[in-house]
Amino acid sequence: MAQSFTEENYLKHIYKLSRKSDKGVSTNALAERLETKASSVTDMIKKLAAKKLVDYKKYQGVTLTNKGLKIAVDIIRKHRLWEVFLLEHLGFGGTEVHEVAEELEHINSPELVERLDKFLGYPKYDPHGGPIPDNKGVFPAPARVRLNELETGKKTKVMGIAEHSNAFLAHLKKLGLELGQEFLLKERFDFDHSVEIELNDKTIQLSHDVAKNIFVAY
Amino acid sequence: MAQSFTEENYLKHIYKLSRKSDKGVSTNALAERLETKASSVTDMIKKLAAKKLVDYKKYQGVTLTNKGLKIAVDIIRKHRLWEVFLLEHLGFGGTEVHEVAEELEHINSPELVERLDKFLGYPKYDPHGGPIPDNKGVFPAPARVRLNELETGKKTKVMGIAEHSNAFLAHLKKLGLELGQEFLLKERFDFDHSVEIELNDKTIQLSHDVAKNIFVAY
DNA sequence: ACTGATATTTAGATAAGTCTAAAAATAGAT
DNA sequence: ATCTATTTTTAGACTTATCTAAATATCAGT
Ligand SMILES: [Mn+2]
Ligand SMILES: [Mn+2]
Ligand SMILES: [Mn+2]
Ligand SMILES: [Mn+2]
Repeated sequence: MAQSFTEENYLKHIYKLSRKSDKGVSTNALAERLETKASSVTDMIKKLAAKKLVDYKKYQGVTLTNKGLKIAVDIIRKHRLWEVFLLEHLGFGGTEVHEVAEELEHINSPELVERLDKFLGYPKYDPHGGPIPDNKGVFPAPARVRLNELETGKKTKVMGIAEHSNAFLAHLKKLGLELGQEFLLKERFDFDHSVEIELNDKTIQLSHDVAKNIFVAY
Repeated sequence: MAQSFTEENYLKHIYKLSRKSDKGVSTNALAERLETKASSVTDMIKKLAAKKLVDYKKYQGVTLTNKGLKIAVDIIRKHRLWEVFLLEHLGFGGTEVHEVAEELEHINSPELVERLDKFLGYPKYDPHGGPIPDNKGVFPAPARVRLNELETGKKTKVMGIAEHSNAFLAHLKKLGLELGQEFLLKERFDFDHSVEIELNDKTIQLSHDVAKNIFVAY
């Protein structure tokens, strides 16, 4: 039972939006992401729910079932593998790639994906650092990135630090930012590159100096 | 004004069928080729005619306009370039390739095609000998193939001979098969590999021995 | 708890592509 | 020239995906 391009794009974006919070993905958030209308989203969600690819209760947002998750992750795998090919083998520049990958990700041939993966040398990350799940849907150990480089809106986790002074360690401990601590990067302020994060229901600010010395999951 | 996958497939098959004879392509021939119904074909032809991609008069079959021809040839270009990639770089076997190329040929990105062509070293023929048109739609000088290897139903032309005895030359002359002579390969008989061809409104038989010594346009 | 704003769903319409069944045109044979 | 078989077109219906406008539910501030 193969999916249409449209269904696949919905599943992928439900997946991506669901990573930003624990609740179900809202109709409007999906509509904005997919550049379509909320009513169209409702229609499609119903269809996906009928196919058991998402769980859906009216007005309560939508979440992926295991079946839907598997498909979403596979689309991401294909998208990122194609981006590696386009950038590293065809010499594309950074920006043009995404749009083409957006089409190629829907080519339906498991054998093609396996052979492409092998041809590329089984890459674990795409050229932008995005992790590439393997053919069982398992993502590689998360890549590290400095907190000052992470996109806002991402839920992440402290993976390590770049500064090991006692003063810095004490500061982090006081903030509750110990190794493994999960938090949400809410905002970055342009004027001084400070960031606002949310952890354990508290919202706190971190200076650029602090943020750039914290490695977080990408 | 981009075409849908469906429209592109129609244009490609109109092109291929039109090579077999001079008349317009019949509705039934297209329906059979595209594994669809004649009524669906009529609907689509009307749509393509409205877009000026084909010329169409009721009951008179369909032919490509210059605009439609350009698109059809570009699809063939993409199909064959992808087949070169799949066979030579990803290590696909011979049969699985066509189906995947059938999807890839519709990926819409002129830059992708140019870069792929360069990556492949600007091949002139796909691994089955099919000529690959360049980015202006010009096919390379026709490849030669022995007549015993040509697909039936193809219109072709005598390009050369592999046997230069006086006896053979005289035989060909008597049959009317001189260099440059165009003809249609109508049928091949399995039991003795003899072939039936049509030239100048006459139908004649050629033995396997004769056929294998004639090079024809592929 | 009420009320206005916002988010979501429903109702009904449209366009693309397909199908079946019936009507119309063409081609072939007497 | 007429009849018949074949081809092609039309009419009407269905599915998928989309939209606008209207109805309904939820959320937030008082
Ligand atoms: Mn991308
Ligand atoms: Mn896509
Ligand atoms: Mn092919
Ligand atoms: Mn195709």
